[in-house]
Amino acid sequence: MDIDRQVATLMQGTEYGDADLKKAMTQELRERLTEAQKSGRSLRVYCGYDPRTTDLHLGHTITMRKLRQFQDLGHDVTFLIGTYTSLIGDPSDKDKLRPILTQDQVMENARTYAEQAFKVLDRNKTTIRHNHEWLSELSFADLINLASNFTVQQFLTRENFKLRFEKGDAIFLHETFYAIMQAYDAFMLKADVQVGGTDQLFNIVTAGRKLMSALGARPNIGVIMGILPGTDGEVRMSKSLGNHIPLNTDANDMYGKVMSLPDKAMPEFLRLVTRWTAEEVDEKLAALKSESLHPRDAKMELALEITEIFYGSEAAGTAQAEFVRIFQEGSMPQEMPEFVWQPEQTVLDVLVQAGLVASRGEGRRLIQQKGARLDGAALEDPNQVFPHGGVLQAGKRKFLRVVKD
RNA sequence: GGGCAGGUACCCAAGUGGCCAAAGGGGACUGACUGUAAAUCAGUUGUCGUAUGACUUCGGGGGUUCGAAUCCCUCCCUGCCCA
Repeated sequence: MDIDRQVATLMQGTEYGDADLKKAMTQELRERLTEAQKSGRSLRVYCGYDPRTTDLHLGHTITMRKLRQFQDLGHDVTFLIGTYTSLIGDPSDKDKLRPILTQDQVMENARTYAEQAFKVLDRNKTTIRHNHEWLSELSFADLINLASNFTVQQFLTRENFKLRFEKGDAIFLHETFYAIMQAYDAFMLKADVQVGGTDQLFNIVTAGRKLMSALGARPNIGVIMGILPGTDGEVRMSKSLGNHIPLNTDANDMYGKVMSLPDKAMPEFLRLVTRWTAEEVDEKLAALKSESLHPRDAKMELALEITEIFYGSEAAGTAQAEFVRIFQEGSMPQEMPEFVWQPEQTVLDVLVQAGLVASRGEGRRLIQQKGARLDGAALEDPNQVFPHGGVLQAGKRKFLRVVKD
């Protein structure tokens, strides 16, 4: 692949919030790629992760996808686990008291985190490092020395801090250490390129580059990834907002959730979570625009691609067939969980005990809204004894085969 | 150390004694429609109950009151100002 096409793919999906910065980073990346090619070395690329959750969703995989692209082009990728930083906690979304994790818990989380990451990354080409290796060695004097490269004003230019400062929200002093620690990581890893989300713009570009040059190293290039919207297509994907697509689900669910995306969210998903090159993505977008590609078909390709990444092509294919069967042909899924019902149980009992609804109130609502069907016929009375075995459907997508004892 | 302003349900955010299980928005769920679980429109969204209703919820604890998210005390947390 020639350099221009490499740059196009590597910069795909990036978001700097500033055209000049993007231009500068693109330019530097091109130069360093060229240089590396000439001297026959590969670039050192890394991204840091805080294993404070083990329940990853698609949004978490954006940077991993980017790392994978670098890997596929023959570069050295380091998956850095913030074992030290996560002991302190990520300041950017502090709204809950986060329990302090022990070193053991962090290591355990890191293991499951990495396990999921290897659905995207090439395990054999990935180096895993932990930043306690060097951060725990720093003395207070070292910290002072590092911190002396920064001013408070510089931190106040960071939007995250600026907004909170203006709004009167808390900005803790240790939050500034976070940027310094991350910058030090980049220095220790002698990074050519650091990948991160837009919330890391300051840490990577401002703090990282400044500290690296102050310590006599060559500043890293920031590859800042855009934000993936959630299933609502508006707000960033996040578990607490309930609009996420979890990785630990099943192929059918993942396929269906991708299909539920609003059409307008497709460009972001194409760019941020698929294995497609910049060229391929552009082709699809152009086809959509000219209406030679039907949005539904484009979304089906997208859903198949994403499901395939995490569950393999066989399971993804089955998920697609199921989707077509249920939603396009309106028939039943081939496989569904079974529930053995006891003679005395009411319709409501079965709904609740089979886990189709979270509470009895929710079950009643569902029935009231004619969302509960047995063999296609809407159930009317929540308290009637469950009439007969068959396929119980809750809403459009939850199916259950109810059988007699 | 002192003064002031805050801490509300999944998220944001109204509410300053009863009409508050708590406005509004977002998210989520259901229905109609469809190209799909899109868009649009309508409904629902603490738990238990057929229901009058009961119970739990507005940072924690304690109190005043027939009655508190709302008033008082105390503790914890956040911001601003002063020292």
